[in-house]
Amino acid sequence: MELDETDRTILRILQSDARTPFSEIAREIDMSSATVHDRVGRMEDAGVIEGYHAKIDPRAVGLGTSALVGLRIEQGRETDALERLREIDGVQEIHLTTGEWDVVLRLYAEDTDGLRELMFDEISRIEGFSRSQTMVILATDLEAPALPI
Amino acid sequence: MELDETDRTILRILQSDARTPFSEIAREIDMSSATVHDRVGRMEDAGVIEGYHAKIDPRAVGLGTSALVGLRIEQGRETDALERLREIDGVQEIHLTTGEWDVVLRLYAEDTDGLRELMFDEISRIEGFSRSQTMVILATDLEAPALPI
DNA sequence: GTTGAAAAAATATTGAG
DNA sequence: CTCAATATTTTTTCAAC
Repeated sequence: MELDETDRTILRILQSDARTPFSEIAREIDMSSATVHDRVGRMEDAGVIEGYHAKIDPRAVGLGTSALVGLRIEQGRETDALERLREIDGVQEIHLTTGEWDVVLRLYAEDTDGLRELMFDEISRIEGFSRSQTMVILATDLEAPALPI
Repeated sequence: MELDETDRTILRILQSDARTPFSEIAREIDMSSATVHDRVGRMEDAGVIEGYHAKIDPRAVGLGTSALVGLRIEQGRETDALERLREIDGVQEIHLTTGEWDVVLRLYAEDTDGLRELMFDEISRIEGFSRSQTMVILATDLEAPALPI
C-alpha cells in the first residue's frame, strides 16, 4: 500500500497515542474526521496498522526482570526448537539473527529466580541448543513505543 | 498500586486491543462501564498503564531492516554516550546489560545500507565505545505485544 | 478521495447507595 | 467501590461533489 504524507502523519499520531479522537487528528491534518476514519480503516485493512495496544509497566504487574538470551541452534532443529520457544510464557520476542547467535530472545520474569526458572526449567529443556548466553537487563534507558516515521 | 484480578483482566484486554470499548470490557468482567472507566483512570494515573500505541508494520513505512547491537562503554563515559545514543533516529531501544556487553541497542533502518549509515555515521562517531557487535535481525519469529499478565 | 450532516455508539460525569 | 442515569463526544454511515 502506498502511503502519502497525510497517512504518515496519521500514523505518527496514532503511534504516540492510539486513543486520539479522529476529530482531533482531523484538525491537525486539516481534513474532515470522515476522511481520517476512511484512511485509518484502509491502513488497518492493508495491515499497515497491526493493532492498538496498551503499554503496561512490567513492574506494576510483577514482571520486573528482563533479559536477552543468545542461542545457537543445531542444524536441522530450527523449526522444532522455535515452535517450543514460542509456547513459553515469558518469552516475549524471538529474533533470528546473523552473527554470534542464531536466535536472540527477550524474556520477562518476576525476578532473577523467575529468570533462572525460565532458563533452566523451560528453555534448557528444549533440544537443539548448543550454546547460550544470558544478558540480564539492568535498566532500560530507552524503549521508544513509536517508529521514526 | 495494588492490582486485583479484575484490574489484571482489564489490563489483559487493553493490552490485546487498546480500543476495546469500556462497555465490552464491562460485559466481560461483569461490572458497569462506569467502574471500568474508574479503574482504567486510576491505573493510568498510577502509571500502571503507560500509554496506548498503534503498532505499525515497520516494512510498510520503509523500515524493513532491524538489528541488535552490543556495545562496550569505557568507564566514566556512560552518561554522555547514552545521552547521544538516545538522540539518534533509528535507535529504538537502549538496554544496559550484564555479560559481554554493557549496552544493547535495537535499531531500525530502511535497509542494510541505512543500517551501515546508522552504525558508521552516527553510532561509531560517539566517543566512549571500545567494542561493538552487530546482529542483523533476519526475521522476527515472535514479538508479543502483550505481557503475560 | 473528500465532505458535511445525521444516526448510532461510546465515553465522561454526576449523584447516590 | 460500584451503579444507573444523564450529558457530552466520538465513531460510523451515507448521499453528494
